[in-house]
Amino acid sequence: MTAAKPRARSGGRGRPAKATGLDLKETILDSAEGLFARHGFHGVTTRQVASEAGVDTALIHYYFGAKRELFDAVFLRRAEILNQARSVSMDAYVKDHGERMTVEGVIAAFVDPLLRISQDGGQGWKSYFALVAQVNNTPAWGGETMARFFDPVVHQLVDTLKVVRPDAEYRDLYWCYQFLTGSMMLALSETGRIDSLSEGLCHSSDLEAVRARLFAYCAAGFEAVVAKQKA
Amino acid sequence: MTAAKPRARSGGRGRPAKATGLDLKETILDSAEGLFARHGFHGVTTRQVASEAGVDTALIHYYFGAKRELFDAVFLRRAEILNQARSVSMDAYVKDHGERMTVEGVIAAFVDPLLRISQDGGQGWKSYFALVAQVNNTPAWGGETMARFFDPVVHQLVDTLKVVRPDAEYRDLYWCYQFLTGSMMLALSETGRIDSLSEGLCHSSDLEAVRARLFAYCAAGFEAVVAKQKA
DNA sequence: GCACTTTTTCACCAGGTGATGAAAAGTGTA
DNA sequence: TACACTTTTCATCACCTGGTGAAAAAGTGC
Repeated sequence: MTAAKPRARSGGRGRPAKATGLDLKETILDSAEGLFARHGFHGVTTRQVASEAGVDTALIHYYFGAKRELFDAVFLRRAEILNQARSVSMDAYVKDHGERMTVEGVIAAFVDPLLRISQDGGQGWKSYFALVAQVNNTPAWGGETMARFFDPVVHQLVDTLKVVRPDAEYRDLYWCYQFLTGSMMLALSETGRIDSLSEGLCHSSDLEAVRARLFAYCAAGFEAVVAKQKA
Repeated sequence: MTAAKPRARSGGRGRPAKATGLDLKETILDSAEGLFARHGFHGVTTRQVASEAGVDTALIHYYFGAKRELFDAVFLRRAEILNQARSVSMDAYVKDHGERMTVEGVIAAFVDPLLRISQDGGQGWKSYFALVAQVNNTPAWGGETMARFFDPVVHQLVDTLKVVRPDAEYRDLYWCYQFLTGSMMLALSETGRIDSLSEGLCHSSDLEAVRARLFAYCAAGFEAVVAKQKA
C-alpha cells in the first residue's frame, strides 16, 4: 500500500543500509507474514507482497518458488521456535515440580510461552499467531497443516497431563486440548471482537488479562470433564 | 468441479423440475456456502459458484450484485435462524428454571441449539458453521462481521450469566465468553484435526462427544475464573 | 583488470478475474 | 394474439493473476 523503499537492515550503525541477499529474503517473509495473517492465503497476491517488501515480483519466485511455497516458508519459520519454546517450558515444569505437578501448572507451561512471545516478540509474532489461528480453522487444509507442524508438542502436553491424572481417559484429554486450543488461538489472534462486544471493557491486546484467566479456566474445565466421565 | 446441470427442485412429484426463480437463488446460495466454507472468501471465484450451481455467472450478479454481497447474503441467511433458536432456547431455560438456574444450564441453552442444528440440519449447516468459524478468526474484518450478526444474542447470554452469578464482573464474563466461543467454533467447524491428532480415538463429526464435555468444561472454567478474580 | 557466480530487474505471457450491457427466453395478462 | 415484465444467457471488457526467461547489475576471487 505504501512505500516501496527497501527496509533498513537492523543492527547497522545508524546509516540505513540497503537490505541484500538473505536479509532481503527475511524482508519478503515479513511482508508475506503480515499480509497472509490479515487477508489469508488467497487474499494476498505476490505483487502485494513484493510491493510491500520493496522488491520485484520475480525475486519472490527466485527465492521461494511458487506462492504456496512462500506461504509454507512463512509458516515454518516461527513454528520451530514455538515448538522448542513450549517443549522446553514443559520439560522445565516437569523437572521442577515432579510429584507436585498440577493440571493448571502443566497447561500454563504449555500456553504461557505463546503469550509471552506474543507480548514481547513484536508485530511479526502477532501476525504469525493470527495466521496460525486462521489456518487452525481452515477446513480444506488446516487440520493437515496444523498436524504437520504442531503435533509432537501437543502429544507432549497430553502425555504430561496423563501423568498428572493417570485415571483420565485419552479421549477426554484430546477433547479438552481441542477446547483449549480453540480458546487460546482466538485469544492470540486478537481480532478485536471482544473489544467491541464488551464495549471497551476488555481489550484483545491485553494478554495479561488472558493469562490471569485462561489457565484457571482450562484447568477447571479439564478437571470437570475428567470427573464427569469417570462418574 | 462436476456437473453443470441445474439441481432438481425438492418437493416435486418425482420428475425433476428445472429450478427457477427464487429456487435458483437458493441453489446459488447453497453452492456459494459450501465453497466459501471450504476455501474462504478469496479462495472462491464467482465462476466456480456459478459452475457448481449450474448457472451463468451473470445470474449471480443479477441476484446478488457484487461478490461480497453474495457472501453477506450467505452469511445472513442462516444467522437469523441461529440467533432466534438460541434466543428462544435461553428464554425457555430462564422461564423453566427461574431461581434454580445454573451456569452449566445457561451455557447449554446457549450452545446446544447449535450442536443440534449441526447434527440434524444437513450439510448446508455444517458448511455454514465452518464458514462462521473462519470469519471468527479473520483479523481483517472478522470481528466486525461477527459483531454485526451475532452481538445481541451474546449479550443475552452474558446478562443471563450475570443473573446467575450476580457477583461476577462483566469483564470476566466477556473473557469467558471468548474462551467458550473459541472452543465451540472450532468444534463446530469439524476440521478433522482431532481425528488425526488422537489417531482415531476422537472424531470431529462426533458432536455427541462434544455435547458430553463442552458444557461442563465451560461451566467449570467460568466458575473458576469468577472465584479467582473475586479472591 | 578479468572471468565467474549470485542477485536483481525488466518485459512479457497465457489464462483467469469480477463485472456489465444487450439480447434472448420465459411468464403472466388481457 | 400482443404486450409488459422478469429471468437467463451470451459475448465481451479492462484489468489482474502467478509465473518465466533473458538481460542487467552486483558481488567475489584471482
